[in-house]
Amino acid sequence: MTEQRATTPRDRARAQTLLDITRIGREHLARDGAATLSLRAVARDLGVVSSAVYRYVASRDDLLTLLVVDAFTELADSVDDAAAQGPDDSRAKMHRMAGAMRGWAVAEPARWSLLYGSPVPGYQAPAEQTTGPGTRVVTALMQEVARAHESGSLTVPGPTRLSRPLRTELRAIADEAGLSLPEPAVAAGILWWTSLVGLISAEVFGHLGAETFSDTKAMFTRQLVALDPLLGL
Amino acid sequence: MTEQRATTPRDRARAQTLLDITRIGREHLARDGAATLSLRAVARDLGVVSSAVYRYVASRDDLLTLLVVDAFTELADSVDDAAAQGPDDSRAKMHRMAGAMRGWAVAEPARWSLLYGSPVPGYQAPAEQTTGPGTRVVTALMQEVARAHESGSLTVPGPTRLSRPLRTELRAIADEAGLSLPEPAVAAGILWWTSLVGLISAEVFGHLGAETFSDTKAMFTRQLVALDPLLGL
DNA sequence: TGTACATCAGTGAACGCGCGTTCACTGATGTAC
DNA sequence: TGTACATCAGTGAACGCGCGTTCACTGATGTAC
Repeated sequence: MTEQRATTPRDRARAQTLLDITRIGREHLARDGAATLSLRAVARDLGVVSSAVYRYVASRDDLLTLLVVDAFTELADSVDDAAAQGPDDSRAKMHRMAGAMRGWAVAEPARWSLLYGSPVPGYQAPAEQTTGPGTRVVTALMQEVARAHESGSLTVPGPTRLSRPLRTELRAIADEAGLSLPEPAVAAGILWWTSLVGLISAEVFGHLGAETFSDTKAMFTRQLVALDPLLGL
Repeated sequence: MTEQRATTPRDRARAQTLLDITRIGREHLARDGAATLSLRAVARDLGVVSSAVYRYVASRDDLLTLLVVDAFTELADSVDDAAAQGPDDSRAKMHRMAGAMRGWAVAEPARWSLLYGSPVPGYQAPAEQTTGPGTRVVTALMQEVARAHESGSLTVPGPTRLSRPLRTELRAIADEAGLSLPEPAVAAGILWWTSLVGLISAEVFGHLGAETFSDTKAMFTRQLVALDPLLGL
């Protein structure tokens, strides 16, 4: 009973330091990118000798994992917020969620890169820790697709013939996420999601040239509308 | 006159060494990614002392630029090849070109990352050298869009109302590439291109989980077909 | 054709740097009696 | 409430590593006369 409440000053200091490490890691990520993230540099900013960080984090890779989870969580939270605020119409909701994704990515380009950019050399995210937070956004969006499908406001267009194995795999994805969606709709949802990530990455990574569009947000909104047909929205 | 033909053994050796450096750089890129690419490691594989590489390349960044140009060129060549082989139908041609992009990306994931992944920390590609090769593929695809538009086999769907500044910027892009395309079609082409890059990156970077789809090529082909409506193909 | 000089690829040593990680330690904080 | 002991955050030195880049050099190749 009292074990739960036994939060000593030491405990609190420890929790605070872990938060500080995460914050400083975030800052370094934003400044220099994941590939060059360094435990020693974090320790320096924390005002502590480099070996001290090992009291909180097992290794550099462990710190990276911490930051991956942190970023996935913050992104998913902001998408959930956007979903909750505003009219309940599926299409509008999905657009808000997509807009929140883009907003977060533009505000946090280096962290977006960590999640959806090229893999960090020599680092493999441990699935047990990152899969949960990492699938929150896509799951939330697919759930919205399922809601739209149930309410009849979504008609998946195009070819619906699917090879057996592909159908099986799509079914597995839907079942794992608890979605009552026909396979072609799952495929359409994935295509929509993938395109969306592509749009955002193109802007964040500057694929179209840095100075091509002045109002990138308006461009994004327009593109989002243009993607609606993929879902038959 | 004879100046052109004055190719001495030394000249030839130099050209060969430069090719070797590029090849070794490519291999390192494939193995470890761009962020950790090292001049010293390249020198080691070349069987030469590290300072010797400076006879061929001004700096590490210069080597990266060399590899960026090399990768863009190889990718664009393979897309051009795909365009040239097969029926002249616009839709089929564009699908072949997209397929060639994916094929190259899957075969060369690290080089794809270098071109379309997150930026390399501390490295800024010099526009004078990379813009040309870097825009070859998107230009070739947009030219095909223009051809399809001229022949009437393409009808851009969706909203065609564009803000003034956006319209101006789209016009500028088309003019720069010498395309006779209305602005909404340019926007649709860019959306299609961006989605395509997103599809390929999702596969190469493993965004959907490594073991989700067994036949990723079939999945890609299906998705490509599903993207046709974006262009009204 | 032969010789003197210029060019230039590659050497080897050195510079100063930052990195991840280990380890024995000290001193403050927390706990059991 | 006071004391003895256990826990644990942080220190400081050290390990071995690889990196980019500079510089004076040597010796082979190329060129001009």
